[in-house]
Amino acid sequence: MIFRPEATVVEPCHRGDVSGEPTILHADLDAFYASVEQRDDPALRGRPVIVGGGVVLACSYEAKARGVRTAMGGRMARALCPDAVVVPPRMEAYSGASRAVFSVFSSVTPLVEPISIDEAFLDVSGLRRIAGPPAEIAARLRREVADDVGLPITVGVASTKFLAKVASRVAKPDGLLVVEPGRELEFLHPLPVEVLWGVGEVTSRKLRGSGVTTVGELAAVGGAGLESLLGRAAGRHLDALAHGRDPRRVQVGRRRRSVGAQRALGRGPISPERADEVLMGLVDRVTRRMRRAGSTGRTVTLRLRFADFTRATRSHTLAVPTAENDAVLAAVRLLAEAAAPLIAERGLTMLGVAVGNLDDTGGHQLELPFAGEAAPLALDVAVDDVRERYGLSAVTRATLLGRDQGLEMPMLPD
DNA sequence: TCTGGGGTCCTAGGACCC
DNA sequence: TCTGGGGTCCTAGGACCC
Repeated sequence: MIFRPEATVVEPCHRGDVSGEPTILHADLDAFYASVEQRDDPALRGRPVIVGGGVVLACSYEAKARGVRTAMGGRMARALCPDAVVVPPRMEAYSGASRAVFSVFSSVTPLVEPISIDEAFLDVSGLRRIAGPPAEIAARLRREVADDVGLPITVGVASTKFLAKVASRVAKPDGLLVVEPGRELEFLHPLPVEVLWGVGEVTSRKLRGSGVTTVGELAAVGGAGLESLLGRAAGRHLDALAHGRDPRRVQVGRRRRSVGAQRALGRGPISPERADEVLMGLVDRVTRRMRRAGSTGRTVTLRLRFADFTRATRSHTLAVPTAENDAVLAAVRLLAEAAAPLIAERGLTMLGVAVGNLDDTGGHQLELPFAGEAAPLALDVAVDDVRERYGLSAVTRATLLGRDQGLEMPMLPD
């Protein structure tokens, strides 16, 4: 008999549906970095503000009105908006503001799912009796963020995550929008396909090439047609979203799956010594963060970007999870060596290092000399043993495999 | 107008095992 | 003895998101 622990969380099933009550909030800070700058320096209020130099990391709504966009080159941004105030990013200030906002979220409900530094889902179902209807909770949340942290935030409220997210996008900036139950499709279908989660540049081009420009038109295509156009997963995913189907619940405590760092190198040739220096710095940054977070990883990935903006990755999976600088660096150096011909051919413009397969035990297996009725008990003992041996804080699921049949045993987290 | 830094998820082929 | 089906893991690439 074979026992195999996995660090996997089994999610109970919750059906999100267009017929349900709108109890999911999507809260999204407006022009986050730029708003923090305007909050901290009154002279910037009402003026176009651009955060970041070479590339626009964020811009205020005054700058957006002039056509400036996130990730735009700095030169173009200044051409569009010569009177913009360009400020360097202050990451510590943004982290601090983010923490303050998330503490307001947590005071509303414990069911908070962070999406990024400036965005989260909140599940307020079950709060009606003590905190009022979702629309009131959302309005209060906006007021508290404004009063306590001094930042504008937009909230979308709907019966599913996706609709709540679209609602906040439509309501921006500094707005609140509730998608009334029963009117979800009426709200969704006139919108352009690009509002769908998963429609970026490539998919948008494919869809528009097929004459599909709105969500309603996409819904009319049907699952089979979308699958043949976009592949199975993407087709099903978009078909479901376009019909308002989105069963994902708000998840608390999602675990990060990889940690990485990267560095643009600018143009021009890079000597091997210089490349190695950059790699040492990146590995140090990544492993330091992993150790601070108390996590280890197994898959080391080297990311490369070339002068023609093509990309490549090379990865290696270690037998033993680690957060040690030397182990990761050794793997990265081997990968870089293997990629040397590619680098020589295309010219390097970016280096990145990532460690994935975080907190994976590597699928260790134990032979249990038990069978039949004794097996579940033996499994309990083995779970403790494995947890201790690999330093896991919890074993949340285990699969028990017989010689010829597999049977799954859900284990409770400790 | 050339393009930063941090991530997630999906696909597909090959190796390997039972 | 030969063949095949089913499954996992690893690697690489691509699309997408904030």
